[in-house]
Amino acid sequence: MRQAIEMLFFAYRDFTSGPDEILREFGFGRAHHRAIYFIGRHPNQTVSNLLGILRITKQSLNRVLGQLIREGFVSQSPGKQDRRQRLLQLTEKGRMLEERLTENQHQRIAAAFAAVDEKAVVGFRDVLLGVMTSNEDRNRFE
Amino acid sequence: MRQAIEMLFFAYRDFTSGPDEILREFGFGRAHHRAIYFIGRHPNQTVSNLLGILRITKQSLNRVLGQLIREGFVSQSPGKQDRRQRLLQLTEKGRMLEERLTENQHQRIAAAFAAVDEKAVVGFRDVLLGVMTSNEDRNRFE
DNA sequence: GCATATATGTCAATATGACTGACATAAATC
DNA sequence: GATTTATGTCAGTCATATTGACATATATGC
Repeated sequence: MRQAIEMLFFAYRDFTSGPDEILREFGFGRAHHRAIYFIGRHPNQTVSNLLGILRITKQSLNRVLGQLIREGFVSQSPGKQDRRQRLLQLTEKGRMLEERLTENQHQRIAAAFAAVDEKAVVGFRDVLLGVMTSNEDRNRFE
Repeated sequence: MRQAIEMLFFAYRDFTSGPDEILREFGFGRAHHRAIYFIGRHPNQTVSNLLGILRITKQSLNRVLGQLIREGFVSQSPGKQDRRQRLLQLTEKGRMLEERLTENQHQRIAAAFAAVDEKAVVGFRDVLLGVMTSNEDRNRFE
């Protein structure tokens, strides 16, 4: 059981190390990665929705999001039903960075999956689902 | 594949949230957890060895380690062959905190394992090993 | 139409965890 | 005796997060 605890620590550290290097080129950190990733994943979502996914405060997100917008990686557009909303999208520049970052993690996971059989991949997935606290998060994968 | 990337993010966040709450009682953070954990895991290891496991700088570790020593969670003793070394141990107080923290993560993993079959557990383990970058880290699990 | 609630943004202060670079001390090794 | 190694420390900086207070625009309920 202790092995599982340690494996999560080592694997997660390495899992984030590739993107961290790429982000440093732009003066960005892991928080920028998460914002870019989830804006790319759910285009035109609201700021509130993104806050709900990341579970950080508005103030924390805003520093990061402000930088991404000012530097042209993310754009905003007013909601059509509700014009208070500022829906978030990646710009072309943002999409390119998102692809580089995701590609890096994608390859790492793909290599790990390639070394094991189908059952192991399903097992990996099922255990991670069990580790999550909220059904809200688990339901993202159905 | 994107699902795997996101699952790691959500699962790791929840995996660390329990200990984070306990640590706040003591005014400690995640860095203290890691130090306590690995000192408990490998008692009487050197400072250099711990630095190698955590892959952080001496200065970063020292702030955390200094606090843990001053507040009586960790003790040091000179190495017997090499008296420059200051071997690290948990005190009784440190051991109690370590147990609380590990117990929390232990239960979370145990619950996740209980919900799946044996093959899934092995698959989880094998995929995480594949995600790690270095053989040095992988070899910790053999 | 006015009061209230909601979505978003902003200012300020603070904590934590990490970094680089420089320097200090004691003990081991050549 | 000179050099290397193990450890510790001082100083400055950066990124990420927090709490709390307040501002603005728009939507909604009566």
